[in-house]
Amino acid sequence: MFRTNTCGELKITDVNKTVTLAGWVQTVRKFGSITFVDLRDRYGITQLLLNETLNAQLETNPLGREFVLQASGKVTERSSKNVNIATGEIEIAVERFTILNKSITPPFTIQDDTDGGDELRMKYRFLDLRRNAVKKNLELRYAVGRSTRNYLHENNFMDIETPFLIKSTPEGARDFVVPSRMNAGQFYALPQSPQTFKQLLMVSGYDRYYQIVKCFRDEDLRADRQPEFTQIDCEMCFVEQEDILQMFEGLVRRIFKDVKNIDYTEVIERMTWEEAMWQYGNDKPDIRFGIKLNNLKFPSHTFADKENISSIITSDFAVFNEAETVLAICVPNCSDYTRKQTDELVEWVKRPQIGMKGLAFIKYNTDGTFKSSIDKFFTNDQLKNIAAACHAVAGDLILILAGAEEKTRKAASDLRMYMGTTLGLRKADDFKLLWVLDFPLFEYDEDGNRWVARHHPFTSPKPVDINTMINNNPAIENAAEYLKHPYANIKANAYDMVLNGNEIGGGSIRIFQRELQEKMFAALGMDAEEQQHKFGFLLGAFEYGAPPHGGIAFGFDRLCSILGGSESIRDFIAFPKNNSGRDVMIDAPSTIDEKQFEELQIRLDVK
RNA sequence: GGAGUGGUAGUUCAGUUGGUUAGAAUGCUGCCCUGUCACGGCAGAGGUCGCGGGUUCGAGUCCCGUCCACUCCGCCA
Repeated sequence: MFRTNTCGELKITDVNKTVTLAGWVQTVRKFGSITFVDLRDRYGITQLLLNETLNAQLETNPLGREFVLQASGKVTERSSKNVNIATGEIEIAVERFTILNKSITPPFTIQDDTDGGDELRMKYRFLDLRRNAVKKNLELRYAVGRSTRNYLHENNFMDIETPFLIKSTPEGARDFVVPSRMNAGQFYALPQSPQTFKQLLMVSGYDRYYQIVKCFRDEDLRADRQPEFTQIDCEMCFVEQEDILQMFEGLVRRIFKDVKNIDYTEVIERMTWEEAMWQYGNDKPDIRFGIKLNNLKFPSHTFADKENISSIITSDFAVFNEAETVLAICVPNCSDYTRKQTDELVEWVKRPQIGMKGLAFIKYNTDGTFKSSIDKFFTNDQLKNIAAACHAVAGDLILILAGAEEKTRKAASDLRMYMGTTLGLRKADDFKLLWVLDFPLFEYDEDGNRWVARHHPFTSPKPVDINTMINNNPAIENAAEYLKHPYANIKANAYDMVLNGNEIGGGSIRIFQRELQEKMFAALGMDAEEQQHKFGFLLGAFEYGAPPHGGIAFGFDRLCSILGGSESIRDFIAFPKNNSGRDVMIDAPSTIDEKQFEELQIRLDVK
């Protein structure tokens, strides 16, 4: 037996027990003839005391950081205690120890506040994983997984594995492809999600399916996007949208309780996509704070009060007059911003990532007066009316952006988020869930002058829109006026769950009739032959009694990182890839042997 | 595909207007130290300033190119 106890469990009540511990040397503190060693394992740190006799042994075999050590001795009460660690009241009076293995000096310190940079930590990830800071993220991930499995199991969901070597369908994200040796010239694709398989499982009658499963997308990466990532993938049959929303509100509440000990009992807010876009400029709004967008001009979409608001910004100010959209946000208690501060905001929106030409502001001073960067063009009464339209009160700072609709809306949303962060309104330990509903079924693809599925091609339209879809030609005659095409207004039975401004899950009620699915594929520009080639198996299955069904998938890594209070998902994945999709520890991807190419009958022609 | 920021000791960083021997902290090594727990004290070693080219009497510093990392836009049904 290597050890009788772990390094995290011995307490004052264990004094006088004879124990054996095994672990890694965290630090060595030498005081002449006695030496303290902090021994670390997964469970904690226990102090070892090496007396004069054993100290002599260290002369010939000195200990270094990260040596693997086995030590036996008696648990004793410390004469000076350390209240900062769980085992701080005791130490082990070591009687004998064995160096099980040596370590060369690690390239960075194995501490919570390590001196290692990201690149180095990733190269030596096996050392980085020894750090408490990363370990607790993986523990949180494990807890979220367990909570999920428990909840879904209790609700009759069945975990069924689906294949990783599947068929490439170049809709949506780019596929990772895998050559088939036994079928020369042919390729598998790694799944972007188990979408079609879980639908087939519904046809098979496994009415509640789930899987915590790896998915693969060959697209550019971000702090919160990895080429391989994990989803909580779920599907149910004989359900309507409301059933799914209820079931998975339950899941998220359970996770909050199990993992964070938070009773999320409040009603989970819901808003339509349309509302989200016009109130927050974004389909995944952070509703922990207000600062909603106010439309100061005729919006091109239907929206409340447009008649009343439109006259407010009438003046000689060409920027507003010529802009497609004018949006304002009202930032509370910031009317005292200095010239320097407002200038910084102007520069902020002019950055290439935002790309606005400028930013107008109105200070609604606490004494009720107005001071504005557009004083020249607007009377005091007009400023007052604009302020009223923005629901501003004295002390507020109104920020106004003008320009092309989509760009301005995105900029206003970014500015809102920036102000929210600046003002400390986005606290990591404050959680607010939201359902965004009624997404458009189609999105216009400018390059192809065609419709693409906003969610995916298996999403069903709202029942009231089915006839619109069936009875209209999907062809877009006038590209400039695509918004007037009947398809532009078709809404989907699709829903996203949003947590603190992050999309954590999304799903839909699916199409389950062959005819409607064919119509959907046709709307996306697929002729009958192509449909058969790509999705013949699904269309065929729909003819054998496919039940109504729908589902949802949660981004597991992202959910864990948000619960852990981090922007990046990388430290919630044991072995993540870097920005370029490389694993710098094992150095992948890499070239392969000539023999492998021969077996695959593939010749390289790198451009 | 595009934009921004960065690359200097093992590590994290500083380095002024282009000017003598490129610094700090930490880590590492050695010596001292019986109650530390971020131990302390003394001494020491440690540098292809990412790489290539250019300007200059002289480049860590300026210019061009390139590679790498991070963040963002595009992309991510």
